[in-house]
Amino acid sequence: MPRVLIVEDDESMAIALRDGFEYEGFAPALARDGEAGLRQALAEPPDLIILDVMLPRMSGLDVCRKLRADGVATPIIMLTARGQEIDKVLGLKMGADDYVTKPFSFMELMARAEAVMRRANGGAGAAALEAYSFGDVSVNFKKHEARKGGRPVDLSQRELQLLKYLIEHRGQVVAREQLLYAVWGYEQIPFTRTVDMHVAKLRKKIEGKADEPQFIVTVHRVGYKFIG
Amino acid sequence: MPRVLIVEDDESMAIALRDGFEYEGFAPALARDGEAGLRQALAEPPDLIILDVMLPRMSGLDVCRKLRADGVATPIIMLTARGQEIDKVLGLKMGADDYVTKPFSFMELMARAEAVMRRANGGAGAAALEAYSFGDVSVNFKKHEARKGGRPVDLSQRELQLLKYLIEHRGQVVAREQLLYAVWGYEQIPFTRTVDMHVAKLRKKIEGKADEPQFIVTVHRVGYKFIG
DNA sequence: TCTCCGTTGTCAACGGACTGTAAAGAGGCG
DNA sequence: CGCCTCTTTACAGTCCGTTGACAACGGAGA
Repeated sequence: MPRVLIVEDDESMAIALRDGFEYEGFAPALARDGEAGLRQALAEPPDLIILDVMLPRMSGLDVCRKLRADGVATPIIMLTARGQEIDKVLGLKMGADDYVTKPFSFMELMARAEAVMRRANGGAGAAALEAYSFGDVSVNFKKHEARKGGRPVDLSQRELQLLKYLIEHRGQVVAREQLLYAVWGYEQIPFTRTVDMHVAKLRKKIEGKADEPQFIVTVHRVGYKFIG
Repeated sequence: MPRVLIVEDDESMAIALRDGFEYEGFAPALARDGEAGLRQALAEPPDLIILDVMLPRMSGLDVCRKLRADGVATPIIMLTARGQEIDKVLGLKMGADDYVTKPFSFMELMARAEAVMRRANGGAGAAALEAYSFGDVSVNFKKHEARKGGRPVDLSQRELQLLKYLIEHRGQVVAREQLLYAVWGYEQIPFTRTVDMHVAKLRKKIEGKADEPQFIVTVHRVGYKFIG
């Protein structure tokens, strides 16, 4: 279970984040000011740090810089209030991996959290999903290959990424919006049917009967869910 | 326990609100005029502020604006008398999250309070109920799945939301009006049988005998109550 | 106990919202 | 230019939420 350190002084925001991460299967720890956050992060580096910019005792920017100076490589996401947008550049310069502007949806934060953690593990830990099989389908993401019943199936880049994300979240309902964040990298979510389109294509290629999907099922008014 | 600051000069109204919030599990604090309210809110920002518009020493609108100017992000609900409806727009412009016109039912205020607090927490906060079991039924809200006696049961989005709200308030009687606020997001409550309809559907799907409900019981002339 | 009226349960039908999918448009790359 | 993939558009089909009607029920008062 990945551990996340949340450094945030606003009580209700801190609670909300803690609950949210807990809900998503993280082990959250809280710190209420910059110094405490720094101490905790150094004592036992977590897998992810959520860092408010405005903090008592020591600003998030300083915490971030000191952590990096001490060789802590844990991914860091900064929380900034609107109007502190200038901090973006500064924050990234200080060594943050991403930043989110308040107010934000928890889903957005989560998608970014997944992204920075994946990036961080990209070189070393190889936490990325390499291959997966379900039904008569097998996919090798590393080699960019897929087979159904032994026969090779051509999947485009997007189709593969989409399938991978769905598989990585198998059993869970994934919202279209979430997919647009995670697979497409959209920041502003426009209204679009792109996701549906690609799901349809995927189904045609990997489902036995595309009109009775067995693996990628629709959850009306919510999104899609991978079963397998 | 969430903290609420009630800024209200009318003695009996203030007492009523304090008692009501206390009953609902809040830790209430009172302020009798605008300046006191502002001071208290700045000294120790609560999780929710109830702010009368007409106040001695400093109007609710001014309090609201100053709070926002000082970076206080706590959700604010304004209380306005009928005929001050013009304040609605003004209040929202000043940074209030919602407003309620006197006279109002406490239930209405409570429902709006829950709504703005949930919004402020980015949807993550109090709504962290992931799964729940009762009788031979198990529901996983995260996976959007339900089972009765091991068999999958199809629940629509609304049905699931309704069930979730009832379970989160298990043991309490929940009025139809309250459900329309919380589950449907209605602001103006029209006369409608929609809630009853959905309760009936839910009962058919999760109760053993739909005509002898065991889990979702009717409280005549009041609403519904979940037992489990 | 019986009656009456307001409240709740339930059915069927309508309509709107959501989804599936084909086909055209847009852009990149050799 | 031609091929490929991704995106948008358009339309049809499906799902589900809502409504109105009526039956059944509950509680209060005679």
